[in-house]
Amino acid sequence: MQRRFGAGDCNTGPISYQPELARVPSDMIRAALVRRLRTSSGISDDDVKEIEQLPIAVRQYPAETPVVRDGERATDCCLIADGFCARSKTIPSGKRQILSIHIPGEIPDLMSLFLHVMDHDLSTLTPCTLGFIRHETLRKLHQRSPSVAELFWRDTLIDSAMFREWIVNVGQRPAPARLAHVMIELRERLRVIERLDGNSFEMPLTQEQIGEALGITAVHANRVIKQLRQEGIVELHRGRVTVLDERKFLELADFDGRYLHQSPTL
DNA sequence: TCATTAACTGAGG
DNA sequence: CCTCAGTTAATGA
Repeated sequence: MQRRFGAGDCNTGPISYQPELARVPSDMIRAALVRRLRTSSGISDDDVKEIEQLPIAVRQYPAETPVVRDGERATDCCLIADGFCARSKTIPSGKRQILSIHIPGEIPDLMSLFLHVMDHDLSTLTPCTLGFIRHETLRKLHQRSPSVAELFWRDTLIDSAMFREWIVNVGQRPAPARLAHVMIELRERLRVIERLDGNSFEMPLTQEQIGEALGITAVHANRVIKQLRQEGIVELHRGRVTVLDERKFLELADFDGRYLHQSPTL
């Protein structure tokens, strides 16, 4: 079993990766965040201005690199500009459970603003461009703008709704349905940030990572992917999902997107 | 390194 | 007896 970073490794593990500063303009990075908030909550022009003025430090990370680790005290929240991240926990045997997958425009560790010591790992799945916003900055923004605070509050509640669905998925669905469900959830979230391409979308995870998300081995993940392809439901090739039969796909996944709360409640 | 597949094994319905 | 899934190992991209 390959050892990964984890809570026990804070002082004994390899030296953390030192991220490079990126030259990517941080304006672009805010766009996906604003689009997401607009979709889930609606957002006023004033709030958009607040977000556009947030100071953000942008850095590049390679794939499979820790951003904040279990047990660490976070001082910043991390906004994904590009690439995919995951939150996970690793047990002493070295096995890792992926708890959620995160896409550009999301702030996976927003809760660290109030829960200071991390109770899980946040790491990159693919090479990522990440923007860091100081806790202090966000706290001041919360005080200045209750409506932005409300947006983030709601975002965090949707996050926990996604965890509930994830538990049902891993705990109760057969493996092919688990994979289909994760795929459709990902698709619906990518839709919001305008990253769908016809009947295909990105899912740039290795089969090892897919296994860790679904609670199965990489070999079994491969079998399940093959099965869905042979049944003419979906194809997963080079990090891209192509839907072959939408009706079968939805039926298999047992997907009901209500938990994503993508229409603003007024 | 990652993906693919076969062969074998055992649990459980 | 059948399906699902873990293990091991070989091989290909």
